[in-house]
Amino acid sequence: MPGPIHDPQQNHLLAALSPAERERLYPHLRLVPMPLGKVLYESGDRLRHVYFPTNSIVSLLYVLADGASAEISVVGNDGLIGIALFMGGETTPSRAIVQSAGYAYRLIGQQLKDEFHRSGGMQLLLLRYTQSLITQMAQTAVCNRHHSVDQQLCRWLLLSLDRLSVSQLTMTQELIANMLGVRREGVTEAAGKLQRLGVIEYSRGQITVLDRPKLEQLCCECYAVVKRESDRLLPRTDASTPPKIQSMPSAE
Amino acid sequence: MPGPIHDPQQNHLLAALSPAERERLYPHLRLVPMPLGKVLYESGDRLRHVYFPTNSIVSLLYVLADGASAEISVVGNDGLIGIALFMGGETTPSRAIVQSAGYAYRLIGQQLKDEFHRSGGMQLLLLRYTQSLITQMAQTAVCNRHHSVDQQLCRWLLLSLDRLSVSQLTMTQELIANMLGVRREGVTEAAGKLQRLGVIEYSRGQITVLDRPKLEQLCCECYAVVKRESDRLLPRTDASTPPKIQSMPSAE
DNA sequence: CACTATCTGTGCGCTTACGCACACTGGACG
DNA sequence: CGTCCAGTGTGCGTAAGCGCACAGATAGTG
Repeated sequence: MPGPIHDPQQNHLLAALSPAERERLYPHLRLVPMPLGKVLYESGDRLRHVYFPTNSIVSLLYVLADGASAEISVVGNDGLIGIALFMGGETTPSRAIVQSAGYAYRLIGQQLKDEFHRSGGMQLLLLRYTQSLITQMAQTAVCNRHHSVDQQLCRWLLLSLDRLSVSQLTMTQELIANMLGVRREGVTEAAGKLQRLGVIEYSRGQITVLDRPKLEQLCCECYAVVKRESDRLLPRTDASTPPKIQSMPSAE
Repeated sequence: MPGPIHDPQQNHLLAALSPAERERLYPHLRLVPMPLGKVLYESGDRLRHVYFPTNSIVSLLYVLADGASAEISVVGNDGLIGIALFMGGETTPSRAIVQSAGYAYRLIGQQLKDEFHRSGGMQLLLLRYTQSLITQMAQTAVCNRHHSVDQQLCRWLLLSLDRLSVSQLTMTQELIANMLGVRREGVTEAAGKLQRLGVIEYSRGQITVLDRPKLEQLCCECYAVVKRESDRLLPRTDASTPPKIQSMPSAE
């Protein structure tokens, strides 16, 4: 189901680059398919590429020695996979796995690093994106501590929905359980409740969200906190207006 | 109990600066006391300063609307408080609170930003530190999900111990419970077990670690993962050798 | 020395989630 | 058309943690 039209601008970070930055980077972008379940990198792998998803979604998971895991963040067309490259560590102890099939633009790691170290708009952009990722991770930690599986499922659905153009996602309860780090049966129960409430509908790996407002209402505050913070850090620009993120009107 | 001698070099980040960087920054550093419980900033506060702890420890907490909270990372002489300044967001949704009294060197935010944007060694250093902070947060999220209060208490003690020069810390069970986001009684039980095992000893807010190896053994893997990753990202330099962190021998 | 506030210990009922076992169902495939 | 199996539903018993209530214990204070 390759979407008919592909364009780097479908990724918000790529869309936010200045004309000069585009000119330098776009020629090196390569469109690659992102099949469901593909592992972009394992814990400790040296990263060779970074990926800018367009219509795909990637989960960053931490996996424990006993195989248990938990998702610490979700990346879609709002971000990129591979921040460890420009943060200087080159690797991270996490696994990146495709959670929703689609496409992404891929870039050789060194080229991203070069652009980053020009210290221009892209550096500011990537740092801000990293901060929003940090917020997502931290809020996930709190959510894991204090909220029920029901609430976390809502949060997870909303995060995924925001990164898709449709309200249907292909995802079995088993996989969701892996992401959330809970039992499959727990997801079955939570999803059952949502279905009975008419909020979602699903069968055999196809989940359709019917009533998003209700979903937000059932969700814990964690989703809203993360959303608000990313909107603040990475204001979406109208595709027609000139690119935008500059350093803030320096206070102090 | 002001320690007799104070020196910016007691903070590992400050110690790792090049001579030129030191010359620019050290004159602006101001030694400030960090009393127990002091709030350096609240969620959403605009940061005015950054703090480089020497012998104090600061916790970053996320606080929920209902008052529940969870610690997402710990900062001591290995780091600084206020990364949002150079990441571009200027604020974060977290609270920074002094967990162990002591001192820190304070710097006006703008001066840190200026040095950061010189794109020299300090930028690389701060980015690497940020990555290690990300690792700590992510591992905390997983730990919250999968490990028992007993294990988390061990992890927390070890993280604190690493940032102190002594093996005794001043901290009530009530406060530890706040940090971990669990009940006070849960901490009482866990601490009781550790005391019966002869691993720690405590009374009325004074905790002494007697058997650190045992503590590490009782702990979940999360502590080790974070430790290993920070050691990798921020190799400690012998204070006598010339400063050190440069960009990695660029691969690819 | 008595008083008081703080810190710690303990018990109990309740909820949530876990681990396991197994039954059902719908779609793919030979 | 029958078989098979991934995906889902359900029902246990068990364990961990919560909320609450209250009892003891220790240090400071007047």
